[in-house]
Amino acid sequence: MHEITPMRLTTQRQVILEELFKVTSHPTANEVYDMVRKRLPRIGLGTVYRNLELMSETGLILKLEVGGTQKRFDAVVTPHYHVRCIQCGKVNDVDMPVQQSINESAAQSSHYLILSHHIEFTGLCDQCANAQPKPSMN
Amino acid sequence: MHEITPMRLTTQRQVILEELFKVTSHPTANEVYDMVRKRLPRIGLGTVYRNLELMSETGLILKLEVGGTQKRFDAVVTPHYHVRCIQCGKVNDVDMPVQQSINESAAQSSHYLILSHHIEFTGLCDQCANAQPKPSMN
DNA sequence: TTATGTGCAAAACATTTGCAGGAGT
DNA sequence: ACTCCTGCAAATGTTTTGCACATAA
Repeated sequence: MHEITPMRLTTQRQVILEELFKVTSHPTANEVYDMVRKRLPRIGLGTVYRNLELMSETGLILKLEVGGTQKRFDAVVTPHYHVRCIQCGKVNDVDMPVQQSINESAAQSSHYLILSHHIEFTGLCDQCANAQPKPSMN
Repeated sequence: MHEITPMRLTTQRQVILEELFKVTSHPTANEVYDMVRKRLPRIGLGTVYRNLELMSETGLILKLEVGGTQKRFDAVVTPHYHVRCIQCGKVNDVDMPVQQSINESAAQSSHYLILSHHIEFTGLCDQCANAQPKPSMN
């Protein structure tokens, strides 16, 4: 009845994916839109949203539901954790080993069927931490 | 010049706080609005947003930036982790010990000044896990 | 009394969606 | 050809904000 039709390889999809792979900055949909628009000026924001969503459903990319108001996207799909700067909102990877074992602790401490976990650290990035040390000002 | 004026104790604030303490469901701003409106029918949604924001800045309550489209609020401010059902979106606490030590791992694996972390588990809640094995229903 | 807080409505964002025309296979 | 996909714009959903009036301290 219904065959699984593979997703078509359109120019828009290629460019979105290429641009996402160029950066490590976990851009928002709108930032991806800006990047892609330099090469495809007529692309619509809706197309960017649709394709980022689609690619993250497929597992081709990762949709990050981290703090802040916008979702972010990551071309690196192997499990890893993130840090977010509470000052400027920037998000970076944390290259520490993924603790698979904590899924079991959570399974014992909840009534859920645990599938995965994500850790979001919060702190200050280089730049913001160095800009901070001015405690006394009015 | 500027003294720190304490936040005024208004009826709206009392009721918002009381209602939030009544539940363990991590309601969204709109859900809090519905709860509060039963007691204060003329309260505005803006007031609820303003006060939830204010109280979370003060540390009186917790603003959860978990997955999904809306922010959620929690009257329990002691650090703890959360699980979110990928099916129905419900959020619950996970009563496992908080791993303070992983902050150090993260500090070594990033250029950030790490302040804290939050773990969000994802899985299926009781009801959704039991509802799964039934592909045909209406 | 007076700075803060509230209700209301509009604005500001972020994201999704309907549709007519366009492009991949 | 025949879908699926895109651009555009409008709709939706969430949160913020401006302002005149109300109220806690």
